[in-house]
Amino acid sequence: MSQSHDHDHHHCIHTAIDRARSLCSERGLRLTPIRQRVLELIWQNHQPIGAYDLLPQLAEDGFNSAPPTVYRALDFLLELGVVHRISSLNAFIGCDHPGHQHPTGFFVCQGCGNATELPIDAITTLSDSLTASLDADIATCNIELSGTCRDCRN
Amino acid sequence: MSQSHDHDHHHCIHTAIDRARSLCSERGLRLTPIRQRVLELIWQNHQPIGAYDLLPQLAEDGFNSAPPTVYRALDFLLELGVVHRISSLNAFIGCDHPGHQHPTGFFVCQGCGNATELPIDAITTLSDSLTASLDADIATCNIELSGTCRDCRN
DNA sequence: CGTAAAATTGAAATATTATAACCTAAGGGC
DNA sequence: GCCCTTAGGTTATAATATTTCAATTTTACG
Repeated sequence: MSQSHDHDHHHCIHTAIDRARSLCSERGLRLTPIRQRVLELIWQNHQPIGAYDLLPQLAEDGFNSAPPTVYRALDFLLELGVVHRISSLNAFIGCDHPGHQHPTGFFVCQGCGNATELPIDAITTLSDSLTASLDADIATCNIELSGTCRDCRN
Repeated sequence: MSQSHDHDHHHCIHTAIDRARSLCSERGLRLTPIRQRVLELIWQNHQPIGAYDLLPQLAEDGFNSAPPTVYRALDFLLELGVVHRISSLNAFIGCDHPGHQHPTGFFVCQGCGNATELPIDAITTLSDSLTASLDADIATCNIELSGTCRDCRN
């Protein structure tokens, strides 16, 4: 759980839960205990986490712990727009600016494993420029970068 | 095997094999029968293909057919730079301009399944601009778009 | 050639990630 | 309360990928 950023991480978690809660109430959806716990676990740090790494942690908390349980919660959170899937890692990470489906971009450090979501404005611009050159209707855009972050380089 | 492009596909295959062959000889590597056959199968059309879809086709040709066989060939071809992996699909596709590791971008049509590799220049530009904004050493860049291509829209 | 080292392949087992199917229980509107 | 919809429990299985070790082929080189 190396935490390369120096910040108040409880704030991250709290904010994420709050946002999820208000999105749910806006949309008449339910942030059930399992769903909330999965979201908290995803936000325990800034590293993408795999579905099967969530299972034992849910079990510890006394929740049911079978693959469909966690995948259902993940699907819900993805749909709600508060979590993204990083497909090159088969792993999930919290969204910094949730609330709607949007083009995504991540940088994943091969050293510390932290994933940083790239500024949505920049990614949207890129997505739009790619779209313009394609003569196709673009439904999703996902960008995944890997390398070494500044902290790990030094 | 819907072939939405109207083109001489044998030319695609032939070119791909030729390039792989010359890359191998440049680098003192061997394009063995299995490797060549896997590359041909990947190039049988412009749709990404899964490792487990290659297996029975290899078996038909009398090749050994077990997961490690095909994954080893795929790893070799990826390393050689003549094939890319589309991680959102767990599938593989031939590279249009092979020979070195480079930032990649694909558009995958949800209708016909065809994948189009985006112009490497454009992708490199995007990758560079992202890199500049990140203060990190970027090792890989992969962009995956999905949507509906022009042919499928009509 | 002949042989040793390296690369490649064969084969069996298993790990990892994800979904299907079907049933039970809980929440919410009337 | 009753009904309907949503959510969760449970079992099984599908889909993707890797580990391990042995056997074979190729290559380098004396």
